[in-house]
Amino acid sequence: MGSDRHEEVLDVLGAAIANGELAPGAVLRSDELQERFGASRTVAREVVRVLETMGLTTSRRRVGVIVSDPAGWNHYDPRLIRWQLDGSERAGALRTLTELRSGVEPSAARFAALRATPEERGRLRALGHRLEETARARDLTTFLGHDIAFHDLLLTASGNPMFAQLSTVVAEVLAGRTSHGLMPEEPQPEAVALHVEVAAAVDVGDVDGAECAMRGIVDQAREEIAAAVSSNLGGQ
Amino acid sequence: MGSDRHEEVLDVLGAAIANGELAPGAVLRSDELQERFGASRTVAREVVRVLETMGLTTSRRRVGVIVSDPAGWNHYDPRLIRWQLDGSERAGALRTLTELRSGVEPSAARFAALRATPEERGRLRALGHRLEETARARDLTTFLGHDIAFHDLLLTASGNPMFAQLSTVVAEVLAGRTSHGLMPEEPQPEAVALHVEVAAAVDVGDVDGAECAMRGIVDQAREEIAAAVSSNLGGQ
DNA sequence: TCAAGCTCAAAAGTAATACTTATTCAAGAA
DNA sequence: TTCTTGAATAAGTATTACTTTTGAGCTTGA
Repeated sequence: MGSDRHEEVLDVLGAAIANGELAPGAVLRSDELQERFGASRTVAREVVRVLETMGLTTSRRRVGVIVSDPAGWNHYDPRLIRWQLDGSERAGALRTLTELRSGVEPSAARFAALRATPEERGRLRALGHRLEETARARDLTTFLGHDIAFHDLLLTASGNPMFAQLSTVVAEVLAGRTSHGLMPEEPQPEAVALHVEVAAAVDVGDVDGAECAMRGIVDQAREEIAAAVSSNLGGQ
Repeated sequence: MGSDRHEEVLDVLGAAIANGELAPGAVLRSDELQERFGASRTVAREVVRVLETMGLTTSRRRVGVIVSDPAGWNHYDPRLIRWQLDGSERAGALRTLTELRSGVEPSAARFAALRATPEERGRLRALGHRLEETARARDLTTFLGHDIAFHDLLLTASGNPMFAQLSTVVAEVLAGRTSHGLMPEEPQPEAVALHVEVAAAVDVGDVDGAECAMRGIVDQAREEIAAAVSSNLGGQ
């Protein structure tokens, strides 16, 4: 996707909208954008087109490009997620994504238990073991890496592309959580045990067991975050 | 969004990709697209740009526009969902969406119980009553309407934009289910009772109750679909 | 023979310009 | 006051020209 100007302009404009610097209802004119970014009409138009397909704006003749209400945005677009995570909306986005995760991952575990390939089941168990080891060794960074790999693999193994697509999102949440001090100093033994339990349940095709164990994981994560948020109030 | 040519070309091309008529790896050249659709370079370029942001294609200089692997598609894009539901991928898409729904809606119910406005709680109870009435009267079409409204309201009331955005998806699934004979002739009494239970739990802020009752609903839906699918095998 | 590097051409990216269409706003007539 | 009409405006569409990247084939030298 080697285009330069396009990507550049899109990033700036999109981020501005995603973080509310351009409030809903604000009107832009395309020639004004050309001037502001020193880009050609072609580039300006295509950027607007893209924003439009993401639901961030609508274009009306004789009026201009209107910033849409957040309710109409495509909140699952990877770009929009990134803009929010990188901007002032970070805290809210992280909360939103965590909630989504808490709903999706138990289901994903269930379907993974139903449909994962033998190879995937094996790798999942292996990752479970690695998590135990690195947790014991208190190697937080590699623990995080394996944690992300574990959830990624599980979502992919669910055989549902909509679940699989959320793996990048989950990775962001997990990484953002540790980098924001919303995580205990060392991995909780129970959480690790639950990961191993999920892997084992998936391995033997125990759908209810996998779903239940995964629910334990996300519930715990939810509690941790709630606790962390209430202690350092509004931890932006 | 009054553009004509653009939308038209996008729809045809996007649908072709979404339904596998243009296999991953297939290469298009933009001047070839211009010719094929009788559109200008501008339109062709913008269409390609949009497809690119949806993850359906990537463009490489000196090569052309390459159809991407489905794994890279943005499966939450409303357009893509529509193309799949309207095309040969309908059955698979419906399954995928139903699974997503089964994960998300119980969580949404939980957060709705936590955060719904008084007005929303009231409307939810009202919709519950309506569902009972129309079920008793065996008025299937208005029952469907209220059912959709119920789930839509609940997802919106969850206060999570990513949940709220799925309301259109849920509506498609519910509508598609009835129009495809994947639904019993008349609403099941238990399902109706569960809807009422969800509304009541949300009303009094019973998070666990709301989540649990909603899980009952989606589990039942899952079983119905599984049964229907296994009876008329591969019901495309 | 083979690998490194060069040249060329193909196709996307960018720019500029002219023309078309729809829509708002306002002026003027009923 | 309200409806009609028309002009102004900004997006939509089309065309053309120029730039940049890059894959492929060719040349050259080890």
